[in-house]
Amino acid sequence: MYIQQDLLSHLHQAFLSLYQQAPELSELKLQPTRKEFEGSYTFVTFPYARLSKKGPEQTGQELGQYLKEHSELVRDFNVVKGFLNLVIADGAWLSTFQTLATDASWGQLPARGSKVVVEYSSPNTNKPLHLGHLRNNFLGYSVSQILKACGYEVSMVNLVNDRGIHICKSMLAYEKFGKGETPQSSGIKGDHLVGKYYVEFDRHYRQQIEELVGQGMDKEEAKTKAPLLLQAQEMLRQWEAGKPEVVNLWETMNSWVYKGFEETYTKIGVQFDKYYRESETYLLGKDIVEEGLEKGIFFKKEGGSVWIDLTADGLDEKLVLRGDGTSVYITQDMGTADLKYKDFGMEKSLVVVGNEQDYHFKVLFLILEKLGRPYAPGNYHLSYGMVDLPSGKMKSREGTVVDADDLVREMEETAERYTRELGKVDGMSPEEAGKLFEMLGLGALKYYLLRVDPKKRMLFDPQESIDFQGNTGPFIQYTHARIASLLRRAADMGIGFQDVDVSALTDLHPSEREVIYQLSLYPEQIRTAGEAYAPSFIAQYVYDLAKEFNRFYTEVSVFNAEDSQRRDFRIALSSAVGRTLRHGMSLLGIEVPERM
RNA sequence: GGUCUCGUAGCUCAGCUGGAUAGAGCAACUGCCUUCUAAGCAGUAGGUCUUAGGUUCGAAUCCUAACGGGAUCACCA
Repeated sequence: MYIQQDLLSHLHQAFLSLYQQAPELSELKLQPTRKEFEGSYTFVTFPYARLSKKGPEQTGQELGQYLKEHSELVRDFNVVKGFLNLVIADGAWLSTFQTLATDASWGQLPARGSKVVVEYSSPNTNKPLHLGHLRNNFLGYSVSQILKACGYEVSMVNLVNDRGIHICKSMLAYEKFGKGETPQSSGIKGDHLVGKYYVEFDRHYRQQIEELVGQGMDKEEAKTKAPLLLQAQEMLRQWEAGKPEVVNLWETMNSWVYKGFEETYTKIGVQFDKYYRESETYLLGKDIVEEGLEKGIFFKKEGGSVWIDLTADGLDEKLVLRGDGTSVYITQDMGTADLKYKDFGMEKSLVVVGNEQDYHFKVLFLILEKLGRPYAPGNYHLSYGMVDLPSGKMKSREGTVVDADDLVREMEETAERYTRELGKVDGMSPEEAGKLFEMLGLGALKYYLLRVDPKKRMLFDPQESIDFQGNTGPFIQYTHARIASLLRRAADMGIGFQDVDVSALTDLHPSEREVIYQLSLYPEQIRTAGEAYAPSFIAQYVYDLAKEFNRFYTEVSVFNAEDSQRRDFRIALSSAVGRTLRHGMSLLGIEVPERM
């Protein structure tokens, strides 16, 4: 970080001094030197040959020479074609390390005085969470942590979809077939119990359709005429009218689901600062429709329905209020957007929602912009891709949905089996061992889901997800445990590693240099990850750092170093890596063990 | 059909604000535990970056088209 800045400004100087003109400082870029060449940073001179009026090669030579003479950071340089490779003095690496190792706010960028609201999870209360929700939850939580590290003030909110026809389906099936069953009486977790009746509804509903078709009715018509569906729709009307029996049942079943969700959230380590419930927000937004009509942004069609014409923006005409005056999805989303702004006054507002709703949010944000909402420029749809299984898409009707609770439990079981096989639990208390299995199982799962670019659809391969080797969560956790072990030994020997003094050292082992280089990248990585809303950047970084450390660990010995200064430096270096791994993993919502 | 999106090693993914001989992990093969945790490290093999054009000193990266996957286009949510 600090080395790069220095190099760039010297480079700028070099241009001025050699060629009397220079590109903007912000235009100058360095890239990491490829492994096969000597050096740490590379400057590409091709684009500047025109400016220097020399060949790229000669430009590189001249710039390199200037840097070597004027910057004490540059020990040497070489030029290959148009690539100027800069070799950094070990002293510069050492002081870089000194700076970052003693930085009390390492991993925390300066406060920006800016608020961000991240909405994620947003489940329906008619069935339990599945694999797709896990990607959503892990992403939302992780992005929130990353934005906090970027200096934003972040609030996490959950907009629970707790009303609507789908809930009524579960309610109706429960009423008909439930026989008064409760989570207590059945021993089934609340959200799963309600989900069971949602499935039950679907089963009977399809039976009815078949019967109707058997009686000669058209299939499409049968779908809308099946008695169960009509009853569910009636139930929804009764709910909206506030019919006590219906509302009571709704409250009871919802409370089961909430309790079940709470359990899952606690288990997977996500939290929310505020819950919004659709049952409380679904009427919002109608006043905005009025406002839009007055402003001439919306228009009415015969029948009274309200629309917006977005054809000029390359989109379609979009309905914003039904002819009977009832809301559609986007109506209440407009209302909720206003509500969030009223509650938080945020500068940025993210919603973590799957990419099947890309169009919806494109429209919504455009409408809010046309309405002149002050928060409109800060709206962002963090759109993530679907999670596929090796067998293809998850299909609830085919029973291929991977249940979140089941999956988490299986991951922990696998972690336990594997850990016991390796004999890693010897000397651990049952509590410590249990905690470890949880960390490893969840760590593997979270890392697996966060490792890939959020925007892309991804494959969940159960076999691969429980892999604990290579680019996985447990690999990084293992590296941390190794470091913790080193630090325990150092502490036993009474060696301090909080205040580093590297002044006695003048040279570095290549693997030490690489580790410092990797460490120095961290703040920039956090910034980039925050700008891209991409935990995958952090996952990749943490992996690279762990990998680099493991190489260092096998190539040199910490406790058999040639002298105590070198030994203490290596301990401090290990400590800094451990700290960075722990911090980076925390940005992914992953805990890291002291031993494993 | 319109719009959006993806296509990189056998598999899963990086790289994509243009730069050197395209990188990891898994799977396969070969080495390394009497020294700090081998859930580790080193190495071998594996690629016409879907295809065809274009822009450029330079393209996996940018543009266009084709092919192939996916999403979306309801007075559903």
